[in-house]
Amino acid sequence: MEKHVTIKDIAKELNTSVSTVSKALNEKYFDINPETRQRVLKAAREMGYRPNPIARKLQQGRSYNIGVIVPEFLDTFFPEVIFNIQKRLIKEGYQVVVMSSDESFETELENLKTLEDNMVDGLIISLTRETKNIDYINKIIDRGMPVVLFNRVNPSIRSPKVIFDDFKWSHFATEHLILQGYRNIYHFSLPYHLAMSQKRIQGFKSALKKYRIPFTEEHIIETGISIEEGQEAMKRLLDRDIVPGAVFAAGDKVAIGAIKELKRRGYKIPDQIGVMGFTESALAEIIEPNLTSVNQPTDKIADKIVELLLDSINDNGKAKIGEFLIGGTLNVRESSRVMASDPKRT
Amino acid sequence: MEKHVTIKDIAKELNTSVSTVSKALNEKYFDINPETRQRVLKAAREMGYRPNPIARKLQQGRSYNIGVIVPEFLDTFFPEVIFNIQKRLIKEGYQVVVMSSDESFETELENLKTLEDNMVDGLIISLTRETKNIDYINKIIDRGMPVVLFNRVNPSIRSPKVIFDDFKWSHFATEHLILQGYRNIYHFSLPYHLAMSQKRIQGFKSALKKYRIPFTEEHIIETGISIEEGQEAMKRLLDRDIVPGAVFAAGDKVAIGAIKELKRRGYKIPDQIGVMGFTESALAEIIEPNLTSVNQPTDKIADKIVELLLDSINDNGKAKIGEFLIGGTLNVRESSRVMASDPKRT
DNA sequence: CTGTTAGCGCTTTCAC
DNA sequence: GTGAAAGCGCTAACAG
Repeated sequence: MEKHVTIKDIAKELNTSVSTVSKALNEKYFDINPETRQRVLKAAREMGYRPNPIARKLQQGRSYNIGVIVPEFLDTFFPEVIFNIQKRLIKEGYQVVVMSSDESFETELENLKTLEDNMVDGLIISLTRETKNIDYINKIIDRGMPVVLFNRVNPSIRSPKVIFDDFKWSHFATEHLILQGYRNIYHFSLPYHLAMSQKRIQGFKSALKKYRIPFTEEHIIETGISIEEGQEAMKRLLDRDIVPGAVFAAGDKVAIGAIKELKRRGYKIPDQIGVMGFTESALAEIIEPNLTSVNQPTDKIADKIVELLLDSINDNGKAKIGEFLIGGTLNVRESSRVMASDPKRT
Repeated sequence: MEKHVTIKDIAKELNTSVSTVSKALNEKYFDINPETRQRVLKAAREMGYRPNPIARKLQQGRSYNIGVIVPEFLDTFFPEVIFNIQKRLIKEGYQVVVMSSDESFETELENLKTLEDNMVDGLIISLTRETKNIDYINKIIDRGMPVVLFNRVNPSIRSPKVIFDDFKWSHFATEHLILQGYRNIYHFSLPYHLAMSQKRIQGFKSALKKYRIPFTEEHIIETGISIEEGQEAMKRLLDRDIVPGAVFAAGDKVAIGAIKELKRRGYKIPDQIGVMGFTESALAEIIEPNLTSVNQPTDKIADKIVELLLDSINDNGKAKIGEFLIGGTLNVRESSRVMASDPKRT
């Protein structure tokens, strides 16, 4: 098992000092004889030298690693965002380290500590479903760690936050259903305590209001995030002999659950009932009828996250606290298509 | 910005030495006055001390971090496996660091180096589609790093490998179609150069042989891994006026593409044509008709990976080089169900 | 331009 | 039972 080559070894080999070797190896020093530098570089190459980032981290408190903490990555949304974040950060010379909290606040806290202790240069976080206590994150931020939140955020955290413009696109989504002629629209919400659920509910209401469509709180139903939960909610509604004119689900999976139940009972989509999803996934084009949904552009989200994080790293704490809204696309498909009008909105 | 508390700070506070503090903090030392230990522990707690893993790593060359490198995580398979790996390793006191290679050999190599340099205690790897040169991985292994490969493996790598029993389950899958009465079965293969593709092809052939069903190489068609590629392949076949009795696709997405095209042209599944997938995904229960597929148990795969890795870490290099086969489940659904017989196989 | 030295935070001999 | 000192690999003053 060959020992790892260190600058000391190179120094010995070349009968010079470690500091000379170190300087020769580091681009930024110019007070060094070009010849010496070449000799060192050559020796380093030949001896198979590779710098030890651990030692460097210990010395500089800087790692060129960025930590990413997400609540889960079984769904496609987070992997896609991470993928795009990684793509961009690698270009900037950073390495991305991903940890999943598995929707557990406790795990999230551990991940946070691990990454902080490992001296990542910045942190990109999407909170778990459970996260209510945000003291620790704020503490990290106060200690000077650049942090950017996205998607699942908490307004009280003192960092920039990148979120989808849920209000606006929920409004658009609802408006689309209205313009297609649907009435008596039900909104299947994600769990209420998520900030995004509330925004989507408001967008839903706002569109109804705009078109002066009467509305009762009964039209909003709290569901979960899975296909099963969507199907369950639809079932409960139909069992009460309530047949919606349309269902606007705050998540594609919930929408798919609803479609399954509607189909099972023989309802015709989109003719009798319209269905709309949100946060488009690959599933939208597989379910029949294909699901109309709002697409969240993971590339744009990643772009903004990376931009804000690099700003924060370079400006050294002058992070712009606040929300940065990202817009999406309404992809109209069969599940809501009554008339050929109402063009794709971007 | 409060400075990070170190053992030095504690020592100063308590008018003692760093070595005493270090020993008090480390369970394994017994030559220390219990009282002193308590005082140290108390001070550490009060001062908010947290050990610096970087320093520890530098000192011990051990990190309690495990690196995981996967080719992608946009599909559900890898995220699920990672999720399960993480779940198990956390219990053992390890932290899991995930990196994606994005199907690029170059990125894979970088990831490999980053993780090695960061002194992870072990590496779990699934190769990219491109990876042909495995010298570097073997070098790492020879340097003593515990490595376990899974799913996308290369037989020449000197490490344990956890793979799905592609041959056997491909055989079963094909057999199921045969027993359902289908003949003239076409196999839509994944890219040929993947080891698993070859295994699945062999399994396919083996089942045909068992039932003495005539076979020509024409019945095996190389496709890709996407829905589009599956649809494209189906289209090309039908355009040549070849109508299969059944299609056994080596991936669910390919199978779904095939179904789409068949439906578009009005063929009835499963009555006219049977369809079978592989590596079941959530999509199987969304496409209509629901897709019969072979499920790969990501939990069992993760179990085996973790078991082998821990073995390798503890036994210190006495790793069992070789392939460990994991079995699956054949989930029969509508796309291949002609008769009610042929029970679920496990 | 080069070398000596101290130090990042921690563990681990080895004296006392 | 405790502490002084060396060292993990590297960088950064500072002298020369």
